[in-house]
Amino acid sequence: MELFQQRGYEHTTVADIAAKAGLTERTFFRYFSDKREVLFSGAKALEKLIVDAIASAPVALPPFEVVFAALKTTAPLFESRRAHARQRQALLSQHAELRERELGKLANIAVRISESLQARHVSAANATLIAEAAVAIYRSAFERWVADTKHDLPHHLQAALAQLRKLTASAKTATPATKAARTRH
Amino acid sequence: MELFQQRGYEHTTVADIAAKAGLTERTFFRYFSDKREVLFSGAKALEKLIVDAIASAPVALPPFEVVFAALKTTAPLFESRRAHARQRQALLSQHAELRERELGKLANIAVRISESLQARHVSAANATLIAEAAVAIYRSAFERWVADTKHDLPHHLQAALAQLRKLTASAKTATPATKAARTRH
DNA sequence: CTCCTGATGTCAGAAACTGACATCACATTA
DNA sequence: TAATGTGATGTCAGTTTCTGACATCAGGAG
Repeated sequence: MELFQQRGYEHTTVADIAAKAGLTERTFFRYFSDKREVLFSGAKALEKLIVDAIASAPVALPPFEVVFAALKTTAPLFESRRAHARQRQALLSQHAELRERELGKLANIAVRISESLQARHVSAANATLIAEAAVAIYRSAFERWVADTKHDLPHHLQAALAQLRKLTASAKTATPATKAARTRH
Repeated sequence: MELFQQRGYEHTTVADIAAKAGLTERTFFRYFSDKREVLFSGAKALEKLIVDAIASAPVALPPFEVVFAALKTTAPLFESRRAHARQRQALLSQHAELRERELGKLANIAVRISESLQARHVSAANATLIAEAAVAIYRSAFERWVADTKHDLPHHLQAALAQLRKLTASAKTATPATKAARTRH
């Protein structure tokens, strides 16, 4: 991250990173399949946290609540690392290849969530939909958390969920393609 | 696509593609910024179709309806190319780097949709949420369309929308974290 | 006919990545 | 203790992607 800050992502070569870490380029590629991967080492842990939380949730809880609660358990992962998260987000915003990788990781988490729900006897169709909605909420909340020092991640998760509920509720009323713009402004 | 079918994506070098097209590798990179991009030449047209459809929709129509109608206008783009679409999907499913690029393109379309909605005086928060939901629907519908020869793309779009409505409707009832699993199975 | 422009080719080179093999530290076990 | 095996790292050569600089060439405008 230091190197990326100094020289920018693309002007930092893998050889540079390896040298700074006291290693060889070859060794770098044994730890990270990609140059990009060096910025996604936490993805595995995040995924595990969520999947485990879903697996150990009470069976009676509705699926959406289960997933949402699982998202909240990830807060400690970032709690003390908001500065780092902000730097990372800045990098992502500047480099399409990093954004693509991020999308890939999130998509992967979505399928894991979906699988976990199906293990709880949620239908495949509902599971993927819930999983995708959950990831959308998480993305939105995380983005706002990075920028807003006043509230914590769970707060923003709650807010994003409320927003989604409001939108989907009004989408329901718009069913027969009439009834002018209630979702406006 | 021929080359990819024969040798596989990764064993097809850009030099191969260029040679087959009667060009130089250098020229290839003047048309496509990436090796990956050769499989995404249609993204620009798809985006334009959707954005234009949104821009020219009646002002009275609710935003979600506008976007959904815009998605339907893209059907002719693929109408006669289901075989090609299937081959492409197979490639995507086998190569993470291609899937990532696809996610990037779709995310980009989502922000374009959101911008188009905001130009129609939809709030930023609602616009991004609607855009993301729309892309989710599109992805799901497209996937099923590729596999199911019996129905056309608009049919699958309609089905995906119905499914989302059903899910969000029941999500609404689950607000106070009680009321056992109604969304199950 | 000349000049301009846009598309293409040629070339050299940086950087990302991979496979094969060597080496070294360390632990197990005879 | 010495032999042996294992896992991590280094070394090296090579392929592929991608870029910048410059040359060439064809066709249109004047």
